[in-house]
Amino acid sequence: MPELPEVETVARGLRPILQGHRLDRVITRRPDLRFPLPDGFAQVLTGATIKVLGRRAKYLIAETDRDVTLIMHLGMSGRFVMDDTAGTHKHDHVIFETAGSTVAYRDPRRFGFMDLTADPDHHPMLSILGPEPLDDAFDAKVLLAGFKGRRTPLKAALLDQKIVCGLGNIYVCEALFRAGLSPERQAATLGPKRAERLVGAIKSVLTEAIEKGGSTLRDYAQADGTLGYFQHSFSVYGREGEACPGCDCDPARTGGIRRIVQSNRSTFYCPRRQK
DNA sequence: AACAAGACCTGCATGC
DNA sequence: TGCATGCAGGTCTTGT
Repeated sequence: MPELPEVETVARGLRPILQGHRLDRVITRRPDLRFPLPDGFAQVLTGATIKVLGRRAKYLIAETDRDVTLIMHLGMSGRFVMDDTAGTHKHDHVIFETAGSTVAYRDPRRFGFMDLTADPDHHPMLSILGPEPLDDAFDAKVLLAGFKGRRTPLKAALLDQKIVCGLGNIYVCEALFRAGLSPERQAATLGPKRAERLVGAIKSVLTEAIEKGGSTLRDYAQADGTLGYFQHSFSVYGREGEACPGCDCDPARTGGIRRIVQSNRSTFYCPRRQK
């Protein structure tokens, strides 16, 4: 599902229609997504105005004018639709209506969830998150501190939202490729120079992806239905057997981009360029 | 504490 | 055509 660039794109798409607008009606079509919706979910939100629609890691955070903040996670297949199909689809589980718009949360796999909290800073799922990768505070020093004592592969360490948040399977593969680092290298073996390169790669790949409206794969699209374009810029993700864009070796001879499984998930990388 | 594997759920592409 | 298999952008939970 959506990783940081996609969630940021969704937040930007939803902001014009939700931020500053009152929720006239909130409809829940089932009592649970990944977790049960909190008690009184629709009643608490009905009539509330969304003051700020923000993002933290892969979470959308909607502060209201009441003593409650709505936290939303898109899981793997969650998206918001606001075209004229909103509310008609089998997997439209939650529907928000304002004076001007109908927005449906559509999520076939239901790995996403929503929660209400009076105190987002101490919400159990937000309080454990590591630094935002695009913040200036996230630098090589911070990354090295997170990697300290970790024998786990770089791939798994970067997926750990407590070390740095917002990265998922795609952007970890892409960042490691840009940094020229093997996904199998133990995290704690990184020195300052390589850490610096990795931080730069993470920031650049996320920034470029946001600029292109995120990546559109399978069922993800921006809130207004338009498509992201960053998937065309993938160097390694989903490109098993293709030529590595960073070296000019012949894929027929070298096998090209390799796919391996780490932490039960696919990793794509170039074994010649990433050490 | 750190780590790997399993769990959750649906839809789609592939191969027989 | 039907059926089985494997795969998918996440992350919490379990067990070592």
